[in-house]
Amino acid sequence: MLLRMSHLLLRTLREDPADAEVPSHRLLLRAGYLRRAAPGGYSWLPLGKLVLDRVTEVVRAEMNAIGDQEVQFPALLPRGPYETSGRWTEYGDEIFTLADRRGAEHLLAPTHEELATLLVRDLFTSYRDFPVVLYQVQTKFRDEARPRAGLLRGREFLMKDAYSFDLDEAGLRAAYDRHRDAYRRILDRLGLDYTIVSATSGSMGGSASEEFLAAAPVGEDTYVGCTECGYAANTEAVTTPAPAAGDPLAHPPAEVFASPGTTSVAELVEFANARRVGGRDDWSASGVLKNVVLDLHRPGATAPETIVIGLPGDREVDLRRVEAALHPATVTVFEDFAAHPELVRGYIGPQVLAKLGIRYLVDPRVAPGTAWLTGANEPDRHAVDVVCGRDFAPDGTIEAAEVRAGDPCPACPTGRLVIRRGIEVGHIFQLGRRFTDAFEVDVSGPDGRPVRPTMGCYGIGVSRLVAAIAEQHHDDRGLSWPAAVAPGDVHLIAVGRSTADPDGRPSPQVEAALRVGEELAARGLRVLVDDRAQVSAGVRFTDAELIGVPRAVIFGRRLPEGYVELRHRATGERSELPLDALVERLLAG
RNA sequence: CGGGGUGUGGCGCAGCUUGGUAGCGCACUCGCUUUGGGAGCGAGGGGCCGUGGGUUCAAAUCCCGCCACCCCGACCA
Repeated sequence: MLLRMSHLLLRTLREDPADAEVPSHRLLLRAGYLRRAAPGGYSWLPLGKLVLDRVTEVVRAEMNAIGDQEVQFPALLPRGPYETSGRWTEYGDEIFTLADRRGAEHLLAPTHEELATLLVRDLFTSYRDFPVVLYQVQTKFRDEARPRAGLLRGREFLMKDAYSFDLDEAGLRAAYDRHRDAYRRILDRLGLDYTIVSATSGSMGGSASEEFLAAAPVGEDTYVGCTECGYAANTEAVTTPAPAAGDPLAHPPAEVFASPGTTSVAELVEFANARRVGGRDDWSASGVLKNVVLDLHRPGATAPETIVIGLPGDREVDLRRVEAALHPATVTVFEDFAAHPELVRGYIGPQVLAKLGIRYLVDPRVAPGTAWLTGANEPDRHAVDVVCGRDFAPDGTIEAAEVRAGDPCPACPTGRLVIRRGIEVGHIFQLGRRFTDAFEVDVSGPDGRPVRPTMGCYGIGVSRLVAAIAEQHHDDRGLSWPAAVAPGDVHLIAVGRSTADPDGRPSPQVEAALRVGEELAARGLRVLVDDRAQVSAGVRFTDAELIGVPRAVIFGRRLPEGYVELRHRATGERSELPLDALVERLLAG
């Protein structure tokens, strides 16, 4: 392949586009890989299309290597299957929906579990047909509330999605592990620094789920890692090591005291220390049991359920973690204290919740036998030595508290957690039978009885991968692609008198670059040649660095003596070599 | 959805306060010079100023509505 910049659909930008903030977005626009065409939608220019296709090919090769079969579903689908699976309403506003000329409702598919399930149901009827895995690479549509950062979150994006069908749990686990390994090979080949984290399965349902996060400061996913062991998890999925249960009777009886004007944890702590509550002056927020009232909204329920979450006073409630724990219900902060005089704002304690019939969930740190400073459920009164398991009995534990850097690792005895950010480039799920149940997929088992297959699904954001690679492979001069995905293997730059002379003949530099380029292309390399006329050397160099092909060759002032210069984009390394050794050197890699 | 900001040739911006025939840099075209780190001089082409309405003799500029984009938050396989 030989691309001549004199004719390439490309215009590099000298200045940053005003609406591009993150490095990948900015550089992909400036270097002429992308052009914004619609809200959350981008046109791929020739250089960008080459990179996208190379990434796609890496993904495809690894999927084929584990025996997955490539198919292609329509993107425009009728409402029916999504109604059957319940996702027409569950996806809600995020689905693009439209009506045809008869008024029949359709959607632009956000993902294709329904279609994969139906296809397998239609064609496979015997246990002998299984296991099977289907995949496709296709444009997906989601009506994102806020598209942002170019390719990182669009309303239309390219995704590889795979669906496995097995007859038993062991088969599902094997398929899951196979895809997990394939994903690791893909991301390794693409040169990405990434972490696999445990995730919650969200609206996909099912059990095990892991996300592949490419490390990047601009990533939207916050996750934690351990300083000591290999533990990594999405913030929603972090578990808190519970302290050992103590003896609830080992504490003095609870005692109510007057605490006027102490509706915040900080005020309460200050008050308790000043008055030596419980004979102590070393109270801190972590000794206070804070009780947060939330409204729990279950899908389909008419009224919310009011619940209370108890956690140490030095922690905030993280609503994302609460919702992950209580999925599919959603929560909002309870506001209506006026209608519930039994809930005394600022002075709520768990002692009365059971009597009120309000469900009480606690952070794991609120273990049986722990004693707390907490509200007494009367204005201006708190209580000390309120003991879990004696003075109140939680209805369960919940991971509701914010996760902080320095928290103990749940997976090893000494490690501490650090907070990181990443781009979600892949997500794998053990789905189970949600969809095969919905579509009543049964196949004949060995004994002639029906067997219901169990599913896994495995997604990779292909267009998002391009952005993630760009995030990790650039510097202040521009992009610097890994060889596996670069739009070219080598960038040939003719400088010097490169314009056509009065007779219309190209300069010796252009002539030599084109001749070498054709030979390299014939031998299988992707070649980009800067044969533009009337462009200064400086522009050629800066454009080459912006575009980011791994190697560049300068056909310049020493060409008459038979020498060219070879440059490596990533390292900045430069060397001179004889022109007649160039082709072999480049082919050697 | 909440808060903040911005819409003026392909890109980056000025002009708006105080209404009067739309400007700068880059890019593009032509000519001459230049030619290994974003060249110089000269001459050009390209914009219903996001959009709809209003005020006015006159609107990029003032008023109202809408739309789009960016940032923060909420939401999100």
